[in-house]
Amino acid sequence: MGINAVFEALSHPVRRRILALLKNGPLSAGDLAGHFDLTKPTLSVHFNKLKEAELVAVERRGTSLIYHLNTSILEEALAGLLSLKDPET
Amino acid sequence: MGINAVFEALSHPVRRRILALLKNGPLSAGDLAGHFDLTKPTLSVHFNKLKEAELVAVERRGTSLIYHLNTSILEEALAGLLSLKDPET
DNA sequence: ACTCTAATTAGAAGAATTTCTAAATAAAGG
DNA sequence: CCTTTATTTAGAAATTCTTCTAATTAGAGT
Repeated sequence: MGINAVFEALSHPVRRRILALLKNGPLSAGDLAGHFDLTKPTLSVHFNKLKEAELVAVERRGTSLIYHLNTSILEEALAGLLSLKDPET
Repeated sequence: MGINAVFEALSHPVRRRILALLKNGPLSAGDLAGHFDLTKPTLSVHFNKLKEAELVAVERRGTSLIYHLNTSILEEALAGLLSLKDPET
């Protein structure tokens, strides 16, 4: 869905916090959920929005799902913000 | 309201387009509204969200309200995104 | 004061978001 | 194959968002 989905995904503090947690390395859905006072199904919905925006990628290891940060899409968002600032673009 | 309001404001394509229009210089509410297939009251709501996030500032000139881009808050959003990327922060 | 132009606020309808509980899926191990 | 662990999907309630039309406010000019 492109840049729209990216900014939409970035609009919720829980999702930004998930990305911040992932910047130090991949984490499982359960490990991520442990950082929030929210149920696992709720977190699952947030994971989905991040996945739709391709801000994260998932890999299954055994019964666990491991989430990875996709920095290239974060850079796309950065470029989008920069373009709002620079008169020359 | 801080960084939350900023990312929330950035989440809608119409509002990002408004910022893009303002990057070349201030524009009145009416001039901005002319770029969209939406009613003026609808645009007014979008202006308000941008104002709450302090992404824009308003100045009255006669009967017109002139909207200005506030680049320093855009830079705050940029810094917020960068911090999601860099493992050292 | 009246009128015109510019823009906002109020109120309401419809859609989307966020969150929960309960049920379902998927892989691993005995 | 049954159980356990990890996580998701389904369905529903509460809230927020987006948009409209109608009414209001604000300033300028006559």
